[in-house]
Amino acid sequence: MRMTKFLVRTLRDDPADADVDSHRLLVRAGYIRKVAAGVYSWLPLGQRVLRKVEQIVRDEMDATGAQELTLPIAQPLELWEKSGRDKTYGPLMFRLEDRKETGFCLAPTAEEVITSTVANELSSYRDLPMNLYQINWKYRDELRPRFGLLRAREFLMKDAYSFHTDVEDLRVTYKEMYDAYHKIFTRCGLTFRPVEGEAGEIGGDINHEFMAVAAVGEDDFVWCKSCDYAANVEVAKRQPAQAMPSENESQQQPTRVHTPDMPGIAAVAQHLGESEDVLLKSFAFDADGEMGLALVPGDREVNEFALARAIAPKKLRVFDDNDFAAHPELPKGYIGPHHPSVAVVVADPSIRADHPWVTGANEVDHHITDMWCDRDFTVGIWADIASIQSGDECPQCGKALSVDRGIEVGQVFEIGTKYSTALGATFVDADGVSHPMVMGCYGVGISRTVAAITEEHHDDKGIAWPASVAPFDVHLVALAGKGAAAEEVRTAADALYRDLRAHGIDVLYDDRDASPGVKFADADLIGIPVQLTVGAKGLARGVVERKLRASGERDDIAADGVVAAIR
RNA sequence: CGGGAAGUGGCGCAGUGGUAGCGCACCCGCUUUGGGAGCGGGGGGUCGGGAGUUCAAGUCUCCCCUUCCCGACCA
Repeated sequence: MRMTKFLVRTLRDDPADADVDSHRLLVRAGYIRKVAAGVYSWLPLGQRVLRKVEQIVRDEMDATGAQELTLPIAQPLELWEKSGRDKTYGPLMFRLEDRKETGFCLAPTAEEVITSTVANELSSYRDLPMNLYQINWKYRDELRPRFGLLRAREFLMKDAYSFHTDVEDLRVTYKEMYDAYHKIFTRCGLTFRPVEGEAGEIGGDINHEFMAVAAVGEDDFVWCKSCDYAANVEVAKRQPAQAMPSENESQQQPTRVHTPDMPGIAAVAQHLGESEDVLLKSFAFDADGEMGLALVPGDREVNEFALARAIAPKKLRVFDDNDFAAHPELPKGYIGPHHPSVAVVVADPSIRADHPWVTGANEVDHHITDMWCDRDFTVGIWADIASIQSGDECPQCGKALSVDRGIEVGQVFEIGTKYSTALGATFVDADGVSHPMVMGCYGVGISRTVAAITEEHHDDKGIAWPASVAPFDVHLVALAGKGAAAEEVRTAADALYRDLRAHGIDVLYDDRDASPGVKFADADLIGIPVQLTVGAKGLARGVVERKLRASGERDDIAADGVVAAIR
């Protein structure tokens, strides 16, 4: 493609409304343009990348035997009423009416339509299993679209739905999808981990979220760089804390100290000259009407999900301002675990440490030092309720864990029979008995993946696409100028352009009458993996110059051997 | 939906009541050509929208719309 004929306009300045790198660079380099909040046009460059990712997904889906189809984006609300999701999705759905005032929505996902389709088409166990997918635009009227393509209101998604006679059969497809996703995101050049999500309310549903590691991600997760362990922060574990019995109790008795106007861990630690991890954090909660405290070291947070599991079946309710007002004996910021009105004490095993604790005195502006676990306060329930931190030991391999943010680029989910029951997708088994089909669903955010790849593959000059998703294979820069060799350079570059294309290589050819600096800067910004420069200097030596965008490596290639060299 | 910020040419911005500007981009001419060139000339703006105050509104008042950030929310 000749740049003089190509719709690509790069911007020298960052767009004012973009503050994450992917958004900023994709706009600056001419891949996308914003049309409304969370709605983007994909310019030709962006379209090419979108198609590349889409094709990788299609390849890997087809390889598993899944079948592609296309489902409507405009969907009758009636279907959503059958599953009850018109209410649960609520304002998240874009809604519209036709001229007869029949309600429609723009598809946020397609369980209802596909299930209803399958209900009409399949009816025997002999038809199952079947896995159907589409690659299509989805719509969610997000409360707050942000971060460019990462949380858009219109986004391209691959959604697959599988139908089975039973859960065992579903698990086979689930594993196939899980493996296919590994291949997809590996081919896309992403650093990612599949993270086991929290079990559904019923407890049986399995799901994994594929998280691309990125500072701008919206979900925290824990992962090990040495093995494949990864988990949502809500369910993450670490090597069990050393439950050290407190045998070294000193003779030092608890001492009340004045800590005026210091309701925070950091201030108290500084005031006493102690480190934060010898302060005891007491986190007040209500468990079905009983007062409870959760104890973790001062440098950790309470994992509320773990705490809820620890006190089950009692229900957790974190203390709010009203609760504190109702319990003046537990002054916020100065709570200690030794108060008689506390019925439930849950502590992380790391509390049973070989040192005394500084705790709140249950009196405003006072703390107590030299509090020993078991001697000065007792614990009812021991549970891993302390938040995981970077550097904690991996529960699988013992190496250091990392807590990072991730972009959810894919998800595999066991649905069960919710939709097949609601929409009548049943099959007849070998004995002639009718059952609802068991379903799974599997999503890949394609437009979001483009953004995630950009987040991982860029530098201060611009994007550096992995070859698998780059809009072109080669960026050919002709430095013709108007000097004596101009015609020669132009002729050589034109010939190289034709030659590369004849060999099936996609080339973006900068044939513009622009200065070298502009062309180099644009090439780095656009981010095609291989840059070839044809200039008078090189031609005089019989070479064109090659630069690899990602590494910056440069070398010379004989002008007559370029195609062979870069294939 | 709460808190904050902002809407002026394609992009980035200045403009505190009196003739709408600057940089980049764009068009023409000349010069220049290995890391975002120089000079000269030129085109392009209902100043987000509406109502109001005023002799006079980009600027002041009110209402609305849009966009961005933080939070809440998020198969």
